[in-house]
Amino acid sequence: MNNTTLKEIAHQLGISITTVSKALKGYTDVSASTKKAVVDLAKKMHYSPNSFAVNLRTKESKTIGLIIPTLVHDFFSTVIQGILEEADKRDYLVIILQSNEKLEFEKKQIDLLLNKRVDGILMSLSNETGEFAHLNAIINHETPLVLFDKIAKLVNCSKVTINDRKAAYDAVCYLINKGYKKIAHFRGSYMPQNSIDRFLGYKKALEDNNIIYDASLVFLCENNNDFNDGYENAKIALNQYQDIDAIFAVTDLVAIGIIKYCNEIGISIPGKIAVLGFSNWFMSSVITPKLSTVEQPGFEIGKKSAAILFDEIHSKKNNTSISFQSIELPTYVIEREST
Amino acid sequence: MNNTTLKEIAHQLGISITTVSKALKGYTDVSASTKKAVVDLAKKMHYSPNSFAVNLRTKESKTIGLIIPTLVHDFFSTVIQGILEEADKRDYLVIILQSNEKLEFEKKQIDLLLNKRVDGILMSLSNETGEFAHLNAIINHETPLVLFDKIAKLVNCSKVTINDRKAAYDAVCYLINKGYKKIAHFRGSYMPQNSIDRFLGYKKALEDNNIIYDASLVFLCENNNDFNDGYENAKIALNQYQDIDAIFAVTDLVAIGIIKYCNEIGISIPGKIAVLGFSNWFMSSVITPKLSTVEQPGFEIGKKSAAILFDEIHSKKNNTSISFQSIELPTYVIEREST
DNA sequence: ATAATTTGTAAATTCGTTTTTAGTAAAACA
DNA sequence: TGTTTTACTAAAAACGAATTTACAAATTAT
Repeated sequence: MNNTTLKEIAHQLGISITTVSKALKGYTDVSASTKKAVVDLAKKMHYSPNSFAVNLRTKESKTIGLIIPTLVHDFFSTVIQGILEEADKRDYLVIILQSNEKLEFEKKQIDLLLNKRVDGILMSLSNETGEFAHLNAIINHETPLVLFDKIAKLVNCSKVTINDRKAAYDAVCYLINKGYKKIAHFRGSYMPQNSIDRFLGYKKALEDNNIIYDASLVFLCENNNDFNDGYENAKIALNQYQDIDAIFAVTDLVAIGIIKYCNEIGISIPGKIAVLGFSNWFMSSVITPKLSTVEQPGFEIGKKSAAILFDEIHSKKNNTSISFQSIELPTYVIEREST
Repeated sequence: MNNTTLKEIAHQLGISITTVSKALKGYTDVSASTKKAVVDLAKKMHYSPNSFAVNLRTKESKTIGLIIPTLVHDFFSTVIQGILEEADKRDYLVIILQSNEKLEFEKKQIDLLLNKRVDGILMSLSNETGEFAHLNAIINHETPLVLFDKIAKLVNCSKVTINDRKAAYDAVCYLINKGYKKIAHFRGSYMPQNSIDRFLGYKKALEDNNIIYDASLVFLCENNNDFNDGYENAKIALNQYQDIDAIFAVTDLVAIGIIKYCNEIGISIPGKIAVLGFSNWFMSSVITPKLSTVEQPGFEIGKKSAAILFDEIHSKKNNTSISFQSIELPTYVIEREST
């Protein structure tokens, strides 16, 4: 067990704790010989500062918290990798918690992190989150907060997102330019703004291209945009309207549900119908046919969010002022086989 | 900012810090009236104990560390969910780090966690890990350690795994019972024991069923069992041996590479050739044809590993003796469409 | 009525570091 | 020679909670 303390080293060398501490931290007011003796003994005894004591003294833990809806998710796990890379650079550790898309859990996890006194918090909100008192509590606590992907516009903090509306707009324009005329949309639920924005982008793209928006071609995914949402809605949509020639899905998983249904029923993609996803999950690149989709740069979102958070932590420490940023990372359509 | 301290409460009530502390912690030697006054004021002032001070005093952080090869991985992210569920139950937080399959990083992450003085460590080893000094360092440090999935038999600690050899044996027996005769194996590299065990299970199953083992039907996946390993090896194998009627892949991703190649080249699955995966990734259930595979219970592995770790942490705290466990969780073949 | 016990509270120590303040010696200056 | 720097080291005071010890006052027992 590593129980070496400054006191122990000081005792063995017959000098004061102060001198040991200063010698190890490179203060100039320790003689070279003393310093050498201290450093040598410290190494020999495998001294490592007690982080609990350091935390207490410095009032910082060199740890940040991350709350996401779920971990088993291509996008979020990629985001985490970006965050971990930035954290690693700056010698910070990351505590990860899930909200499971529940507001109640989200609140609980925030409390845990605040009580743990993490130096900052990164969050992507749950789909249920429609009130923001718990987020404002973080801000009132003077703990830096950065929201990404699923954010709350009304909360006064930095945010990192893509422009869902523009991304969807571009995606649907791409379909229109490819010649598709009757484009359905399998939309996400009414709760996260992202779903709404993607829907609005879809609608706007139609209007700007003189295609009359038809609300009956919009189908709602009720189970948090899962595979079955795609599969079941495809069944309904394609039975009801034989002439739909393209579907823009709110996310890849939904799109894969559509592909699955079409494959089973023998509807050719993209021959009879085109399918366009959103997010670029790994599995989209290996499914048959390979899914065309919108690239959502998870890794960069993670990196950027973390970088901003660390900047804010740093500014807070140095009492320099910060201004909150709202970053929108670029997206683009990846053309594969399904369109 | 939550700066309420015991001192502050004591000052406002004109009593001692001790009394405040005891009142809040339910000691019996505080009068009911004093206790009420303290509890009320503490609530009013949003008092929350400074975790840094508590850590220092109690010498524990209520935090554990987790090191895995990679996060963007169905199996590992599922394991994490199991770990988080157990941690949540016991009010522990989890710091997650990746080794990126590199021994060098693995060592570094261990140092970080040890210096952070986490109460325990959970690990799945990188594929490069062939020496164990860094793991023994954890043990010498008297930090409880539990290995899961990719373990080192020689390290003296608790372990949670599946029986890869038996799982592979059962899987290949299943294929043989289905009538397949010429069964190839796309094996993992020589490094993690799991690959070796799956290979040995494959070999044993053949021998026990009077099928002569043919080393030329075993193909090595060199890129950490990724999609291309499956795709490229399928190209080679199926061109070389037209009469292979089944392939047992070391993992689902490899199997999906095989499926992809077959789909492209027009080889029917399971008509011409059967494919069996390993791990039961989500995407296996949505690919066409749906992949038959071996269920590897990630969630339970995570839960069990964490449960054992918390037990060991608890025993250490109470100075009760512990005996290391080696748990093997059951697996079974999931029959879908590819066999 | 006096000693023994209980009850409630306070003071002091500890955890291990960091940092401010103090203090002693040697060296430099006038 | 005496004063001021400089160079080094030590002491002390935080940080905030937990805990051991101490000590009054109030009960109870004898």
